[in-house]
Amino acid sequence: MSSQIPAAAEAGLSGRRRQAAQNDTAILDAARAVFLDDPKAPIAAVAQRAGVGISALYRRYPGKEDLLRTLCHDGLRRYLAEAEAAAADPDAWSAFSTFLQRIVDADVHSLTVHLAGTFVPTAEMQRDAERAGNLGIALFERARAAGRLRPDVVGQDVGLALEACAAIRVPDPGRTRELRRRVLATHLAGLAADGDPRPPLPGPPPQAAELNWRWEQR
Amino acid sequence: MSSQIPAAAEAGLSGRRRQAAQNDTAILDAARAVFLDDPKAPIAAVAQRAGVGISALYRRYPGKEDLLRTLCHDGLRRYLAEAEAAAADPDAWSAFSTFLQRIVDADVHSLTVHLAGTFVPTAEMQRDAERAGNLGIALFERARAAGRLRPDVVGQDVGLALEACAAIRVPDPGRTRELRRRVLATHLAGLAADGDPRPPLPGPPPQAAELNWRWEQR
DNA sequence: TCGGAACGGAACGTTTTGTTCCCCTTTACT
DNA sequence: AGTAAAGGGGAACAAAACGTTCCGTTCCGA
Repeated sequence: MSSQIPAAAEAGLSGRRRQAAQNDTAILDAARAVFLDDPKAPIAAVAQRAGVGISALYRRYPGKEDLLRTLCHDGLRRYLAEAEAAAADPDAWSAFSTFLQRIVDADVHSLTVHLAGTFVPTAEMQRDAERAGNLGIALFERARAAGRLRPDVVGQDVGLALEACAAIRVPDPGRTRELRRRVLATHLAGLAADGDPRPPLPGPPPQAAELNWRWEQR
Repeated sequence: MSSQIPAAAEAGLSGRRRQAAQNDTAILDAARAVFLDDPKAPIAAVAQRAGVGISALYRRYPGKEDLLRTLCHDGLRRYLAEAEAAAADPDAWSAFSTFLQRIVDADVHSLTVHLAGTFVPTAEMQRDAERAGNLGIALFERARAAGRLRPDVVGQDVGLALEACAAIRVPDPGRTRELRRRVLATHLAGLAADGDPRPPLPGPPPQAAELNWRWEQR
């Protein structure tokens, strides 16, 4: 749930350098949280959430758009890593379903969905995005070839499922993940072939108070 | 897809009065479209979309917040109307499933989800919201009592499903509805009891280009 | 001891946005 | 016909929000 892909640094450094390396990830984490909550959030909100000043941001990124781009590309790379890891799973269905769960857990789809349009993507990002799409489709096709999916679903139905799961959000991140897994499980049960075994829905079921939090005044 | 609940007027009036009555609904429809797309949209965007000036807005609503509140309350009333209509359906499952489809079609859940927090709700709204919740739960309980739902789902799972469907959105409203119905059908198939008949997924399946529209530059 | 990296946060100029105001058109009524 | 008022368009205004810059300070590393 933290740090970007090159999560190598932070060790072997002392004093100020170490602090700076920690700030690197603190800023990215804060940006992720803030921009997921509100894609139009001001950049000062990111600094405040990260517990740093604004200078710390502008030292690292030339401007807001660069931060957004980095954040989104970072998410794309996670997606690729998960997809490639899942491709190594010998079982078609577990490759497919655990891949989806990982993506949902990492909130990667939210990232691209909410942030797309707020920056102009680099050529590399477009290539990565295309590759990510292909890898996802491949996982889907494998599950279908194994007869684990009902015949009238298509690869893009998976995209819809991810988009739907990404919409689930409650104030507590941990609880958000639990609820998303439940929604994903429901959706997967709907996509699965007739007669397939249906595992019980995961996690504590949602409660009324959890869905009405938006109405609390601020 | 148009006009608020008291859609009575507009007839029997002549000249300016009639035009004003039409503007009433034009403004509400525009506000719905605009604020669903961006809850933070400026009020001028509503006027432009409605094809009227800003004065036409401020003649009807004292301020932005009042417009938001009216819009949301309007959606709540639609929800109530649909729920009460569904309660009259003698078949438990069709009452439940067509109710959900109507709610999804009307985009009512998006309304409350996106707009909650942008205004302070009236006491009447809170009462209506509670009643709406109870009616929804009643429809759910009836379907469950009829044995049409798997035993480990709870009433609030329906709320999650609505929230998930509301997240589906493409530029074309008609296509959005088709895709949402497909997602809802998938979800319902996942919530339904084991062995229940599963109708085919509705609508033209999603295509790759439809889900990548966010990446097009502007 | 000293140069500079890292940083906090005030300051600045621009853009956005909610609201008001002025004036024109149309309608209803005498 | 004449008039008062309702309805409305859109410029104008003031306040807020925001991205970015800049200055002063601290503290590591040599």
